[in-house]
Amino acid sequence: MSDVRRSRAEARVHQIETIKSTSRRLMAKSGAPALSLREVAREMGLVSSAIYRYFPTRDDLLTALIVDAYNDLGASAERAMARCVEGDPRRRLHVVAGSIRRWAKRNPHEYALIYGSPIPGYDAPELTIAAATRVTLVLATIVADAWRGAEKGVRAVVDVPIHDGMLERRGFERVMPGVPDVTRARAIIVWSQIFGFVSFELFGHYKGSVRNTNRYFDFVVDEMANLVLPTSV
Amino acid sequence: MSDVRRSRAEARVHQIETIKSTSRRLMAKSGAPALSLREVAREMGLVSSAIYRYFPTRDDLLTALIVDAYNDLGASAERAMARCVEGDPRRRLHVVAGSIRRWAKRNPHEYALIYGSPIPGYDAPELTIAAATRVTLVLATIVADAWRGAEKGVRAVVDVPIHDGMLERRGFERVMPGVPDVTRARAIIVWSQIFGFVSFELFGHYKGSVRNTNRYFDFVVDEMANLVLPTSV
DNA sequence: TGTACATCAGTGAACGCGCGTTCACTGATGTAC
DNA sequence: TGTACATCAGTGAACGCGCGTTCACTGATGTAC
Repeated sequence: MSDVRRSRAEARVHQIETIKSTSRRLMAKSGAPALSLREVAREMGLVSSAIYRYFPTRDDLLTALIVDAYNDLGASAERAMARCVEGDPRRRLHVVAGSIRRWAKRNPHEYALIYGSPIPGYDAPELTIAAATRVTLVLATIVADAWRGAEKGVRAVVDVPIHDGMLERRGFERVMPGVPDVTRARAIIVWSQIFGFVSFELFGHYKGSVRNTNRYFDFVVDEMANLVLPTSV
Repeated sequence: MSDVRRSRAEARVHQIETIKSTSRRLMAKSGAPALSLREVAREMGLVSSAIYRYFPTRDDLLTALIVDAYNDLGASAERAMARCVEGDPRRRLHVVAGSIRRWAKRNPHEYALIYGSPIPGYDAPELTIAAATRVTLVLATIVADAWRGAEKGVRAVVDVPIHDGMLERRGFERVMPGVPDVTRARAIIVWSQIFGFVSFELFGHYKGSVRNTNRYFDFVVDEMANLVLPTSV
């Protein structure tokens, strides 16, 4: 692999990939805030200044890692979604939520990078937003599809009036058309709950109250399904 | 204040307080991972090694800050709870949840210290657990009181069987006696949801979907109340 | 197909900085008799 | 109440380390004619 003849452009892409994967490996040891360009270079057998041929600054490397993490998580949710049919929205929610949780447990430091405390002194640029949206879009699609597939006249279990200015209307009209306002608002609860659960589990806050986290996660997802899926009655 | 004559013991307590409050101030600038003993000493007009008279190591200072943060948050939830009567559990939940959220917005870096990503290379010792439990105890008490106050025969809105080994029974029997299993499990959802909300709000994940976070928070707490409070019918 | 020049990856030395922790010390405060 | 000794807060110098970033350089790869 490593002594293959490559064009300059190919070699460049390859080095960028190596820098990022080395960074990911180092992050797994001591976390994102401690990630150091010099250590990455050392690991790769390069002199520290060589990294600057590829990333003009440490923040740019972090940004690339963040975008990659969002995309990786998003892609894994999309794949999970693709593996199950539209007809059973409850199962879909379980499968997708499970894939999010599994990704987080497989990549705890990348999860912390995007859903943990912001790194001091670092501002995420706008371009991370598109990548961040992918996973939420998958969740929204499950709800939207479920309501599209439901019979006319079906209503949310408990309806309550939703104030006009509470949510950003624009996005919701596009992503969840025809879904009642209250269910849109509850979809955000579901989203927060999934990531709240994963954070609590990963960061150790369930110690002492939840014993079987797998079973408990199933329970939580079921409750969340009850909150946003149309009842068949 | 500062040139008052003090006994050695008083002076010691005072210096420890000053070190911690200086650390909190510095954390607010650049976050916990970047907190440095030398900078704390510099801010206090001391030589860096002087700090070691009070904290044998940087980790011990961090531990003290973590314990303080948990206690401060716990105390503020307890005070909020004390300000409202037992008769109206929904209002109680709103008041306490609001106090948690307000504390987090007032002390974002201390919040990140205890509910954000764990600090790499630092293990929280056992003694943080008792302090961490205070705020959750307040939430549990609201639910327990509501069920004790409810008429006999009231059931959770939607009952589902709960597997025996899912939760750690011991704590729940003591803290929420007489509350149905399914409601105990849902109480953990409520707890996760409140902190999930606060984390998402603080770390910027609601940008683009929630416009009025105050109103949305009220909505979320109402939904959570529906989940765990006995219905009066 | 061959040559001349431009591009670019990687080097090595340096700048200026900050960190946690140790240690022998001085001098003030507290304690036992 | 006074003295002798122990305790302890704070000093200042040092150890050994790591960091991000810049810059002039060498030598290999690519491109235009």
